[in-house]
Amino acid sequence: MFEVHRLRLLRELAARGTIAATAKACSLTPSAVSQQLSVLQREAGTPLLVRDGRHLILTEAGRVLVEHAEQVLAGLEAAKAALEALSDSVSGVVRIAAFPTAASSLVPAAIAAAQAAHPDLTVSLEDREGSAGIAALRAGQIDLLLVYEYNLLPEITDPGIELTPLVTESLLAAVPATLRLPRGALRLTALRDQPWIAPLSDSDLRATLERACGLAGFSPRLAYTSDDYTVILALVSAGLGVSLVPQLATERTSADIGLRAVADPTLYRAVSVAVRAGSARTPSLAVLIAELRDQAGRLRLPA
Amino acid sequence: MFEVHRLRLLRELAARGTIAATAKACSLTPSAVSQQLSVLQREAGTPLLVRDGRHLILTEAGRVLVEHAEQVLAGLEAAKAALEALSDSVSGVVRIAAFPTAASSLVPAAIAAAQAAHPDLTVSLEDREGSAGIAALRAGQIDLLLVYEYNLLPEITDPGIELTPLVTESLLAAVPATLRLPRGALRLTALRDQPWIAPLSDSDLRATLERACGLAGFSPRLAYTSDDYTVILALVSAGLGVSLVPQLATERTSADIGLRAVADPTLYRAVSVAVRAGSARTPSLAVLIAELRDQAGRLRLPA
DNA sequence: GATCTCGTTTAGGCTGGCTAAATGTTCGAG
DNA sequence: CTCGAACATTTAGCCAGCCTAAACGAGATC
Repeated sequence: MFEVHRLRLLRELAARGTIAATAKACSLTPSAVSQQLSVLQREAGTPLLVRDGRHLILTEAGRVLVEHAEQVLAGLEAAKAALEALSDSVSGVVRIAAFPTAASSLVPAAIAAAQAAHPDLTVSLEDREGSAGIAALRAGQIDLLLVYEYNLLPEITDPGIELTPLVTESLLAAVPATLRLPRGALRLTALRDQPWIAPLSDSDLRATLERACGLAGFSPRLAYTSDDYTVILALVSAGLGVSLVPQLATERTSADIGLRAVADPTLYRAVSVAVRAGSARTPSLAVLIAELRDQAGRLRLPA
Repeated sequence: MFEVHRLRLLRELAARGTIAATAKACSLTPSAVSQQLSVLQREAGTPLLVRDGRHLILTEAGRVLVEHAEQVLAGLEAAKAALEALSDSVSGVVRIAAFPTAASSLVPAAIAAAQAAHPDLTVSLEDREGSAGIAALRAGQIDLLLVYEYNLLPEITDPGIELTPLVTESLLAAVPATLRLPRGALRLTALRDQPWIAPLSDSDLRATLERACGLAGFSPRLAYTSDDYTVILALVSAGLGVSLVPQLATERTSADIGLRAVADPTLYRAVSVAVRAGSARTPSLAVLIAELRDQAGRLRLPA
């Protein structure tokens, strides 16, 4: 019968594509991973991996086994959750990671409320964004992760991860208050000749901005880049350009910035909470998820 | 995360009740089982077992974990089955066990048909009956088991086992042809004053006989006992008493035996094929199950 | 073609799981 | 009531399996 730690390695390999990355994620040497996967293939009686240049790709059998491995691993998570649910005490340590905007808005209030209701609960929080967060979640370095998905980008579909939607927020065009804009629904083309202030090149928001401008039929002229919304908004406020920012980042903006929802193309991002598949019923996680939903419901997002 | 071999030990313990029996079933020493279960409890963070005299019983947490363990182990079986289904070759060894009546009627024809269609398939067959068969199936000593369930007795409900019904056969009253019986539906009370020929005391059929007579309001006068239907029917044929036998055992009976279905109480047994949960889709098992269903359908059971 | 980055192989050390034997309890039989 | 059988547990010690490290081979990149 398959050993669960070997199945885990196979799953990580499927997600990461190289043995080196898998080894790092699991705190092992590539050698150990390679050996364990060899054993797994011998047990399976079929090759699960084939070399493709210096990478490995899964065979059909490998993909089938990964699929079942997800199931089995989720079952083990669920077992753990069920045991903790029995003892019914919300306690222990929950390690949360979130993207900065959430970490400074939703999350602190939720943690505070959860700890007030359950004094034995300990929570840690760190910044993590995008796929690095997903990887850390699956590797067990964190237990709960706040993620966003932009509507123009591919969604997260990882069978080892369960997503619970929290809130959907529009992306707002941030423009200097002095800038005259047409009334009514704002089309992105109205900003085509403005200088743009953009996030750094590898961020999802940057990709969304470029896709959106592409859909609107122009290529934005980039004047400044920063990943810090405070900086971006300060640049807008100084009249140096326009930008696109999520609603959550605009809670306190000065009066010399105009914020307008973009109607064409439709731009929004969905904020969700992610946990390992099967672990959502762990009492401490369930409490935190409920508090996050509660906080998200309280948000008054000015549309 | 829980190790699968520990979960397997817990499940076996849940089914068997003692560490000694679990150890024997898994070819280990009691010491090894005890140690592994200690580790499992430490990992679970909760006691899973409590001593009850010289036995162990599961706590609530233990039962919950066993339930999830069944799920996980079935998932692993399913993974194996899916991989074998991919290679699509019906081959390898399938170890079958059956109760004697099935082993001499249904099973040989099914094995012959399966091997004719799939020359690489090897099948072994042995006699096993009742709970010993279930235990052997779960322990992996056999892969497929034919079982019967009498309608008056508790059913088999083992979450680690999947049952596929094959056929339902009536229990027939076997009486000397010289015995005059009322026409129409036969009520068991019509036989209350006859001497009875019964199976041995620990068999399911014996228990069914006694429950049925109890429902009919009398206690059977036992004249002879045997577990071999040939012997039982010879005794009936000699006019020494009456008995209750399943239809499958009556395929060739001499003319001096009268066979009548019992209408009150209704008596029948269901014959099913049992495999480990998750393994039913293994190609070789799937073929054999299909052949068994086919053979069962061919049976002309004279009612 | 030099070099960097993979994956694999081999050798060797260490942890974890096993057996064996001793210990402590409980239950039943004489 | 005592003795013995059946059970679980503990301890000590052995061995296999898994890991690391180092050397090697094969692609990709400049």
